[in-house]
Amino acid sequence: MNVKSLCLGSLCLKDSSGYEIKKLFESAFSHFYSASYGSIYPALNRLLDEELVSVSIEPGGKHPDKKLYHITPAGKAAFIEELAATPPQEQLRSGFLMLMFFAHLLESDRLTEVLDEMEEKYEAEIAYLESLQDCGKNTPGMRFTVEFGLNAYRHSLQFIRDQRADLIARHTQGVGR
Amino acid sequence: MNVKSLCLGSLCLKDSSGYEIKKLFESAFSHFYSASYGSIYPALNRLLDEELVSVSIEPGGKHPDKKLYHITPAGKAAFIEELAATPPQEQLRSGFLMLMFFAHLLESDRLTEVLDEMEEKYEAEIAYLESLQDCGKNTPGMRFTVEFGLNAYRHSLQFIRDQRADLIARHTQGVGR
DNA sequence: TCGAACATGTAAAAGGTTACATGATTAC
DNA sequence: GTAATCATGTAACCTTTTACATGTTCGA
Repeated sequence: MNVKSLCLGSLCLKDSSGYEIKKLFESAFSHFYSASYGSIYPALNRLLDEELVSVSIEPGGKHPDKKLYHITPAGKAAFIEELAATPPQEQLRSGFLMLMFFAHLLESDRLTEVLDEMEEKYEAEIAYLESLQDCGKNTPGMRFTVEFGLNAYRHSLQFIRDQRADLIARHTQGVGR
Repeated sequence: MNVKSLCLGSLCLKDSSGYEIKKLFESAFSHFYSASYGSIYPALNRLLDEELVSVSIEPGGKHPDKKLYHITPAGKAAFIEELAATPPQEQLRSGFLMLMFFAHLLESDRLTEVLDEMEEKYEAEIAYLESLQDCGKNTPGMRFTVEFGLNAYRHSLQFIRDQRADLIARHTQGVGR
């Protein structure tokens, strides 16, 4: 799983420009992958070289022209083959959990701030995923990913709310010791 | 947050060799970061250049000699400064959610297999984190990270178990349509 | 005897981010 | 008038992975 394969996947759903694919990474894909223009545009060019996608120029009228990418039969086959070979893994890189692991080296104010910020981030993610829920045109699988994310974020938020007072109390004791 | 800063963090806890730090990445850090020898050994050498750690050779007796790294006062200060500047973010890369998002392109057998594998992975993670819980010498922050992980994995596992029958039924309908 | 654990490292390649470069239009 | 949106791209850099290279000891 990488930017290239997710671009191919997005083109299995509909013809798009690089700019539109970026918006997909910021919306539907956002809770399980992220990517910048600096990786999306080169990925599309590599897909073009491999003839897994084709391209047409759409005159933009008042806006810049857009390059609309279309998946080829070979591209669709390649994506389906890749899905079959993709292991169901998850990789998490959490600055939040690193901060918590080394909380004994943090000042109490900073610990409180970190917990506040994390609660805010989860609240924002939840609000965002709730807004995605109502797009009726999704497949069952797409709805599953949104609800899976909502479930995880809600329970993590609840965990922080349940544990924070206790954690901060113990932290203060540890610092004073 | 990167391998270098987590190596520095691990040396704030105790003097260790690169080999021992790798084991920490496979245990206490495993649910929020991963790293290979190919990134740990070069990271330790960079830390040595910057004089954030020092090193001594411990004769290994029957085993190879080990390089035992120690944090310097400058190293500890640098790590604390870095913690203060680390934003509480999380980055997830999920092959599982990608597979679910594109489940309509999967055969039913493969979908079932993916869900089975993911349940097994979560079960294994839960069993592993439960084994870490009983190490009594942890700080409150360290216990927090283990319990946070357990909470997340348990709720995600439960979500899959609750949703799988419905998802597979809808998937079969979609394929037959 | 065979694999796991102990122990350290390098080099090439892969994958991605960030900052830069450009420029019109639209909504507030 | 000013920020956001539309639109595409490159280049330098950073981080990490993978594969390779080497060799002993201990337990099953």
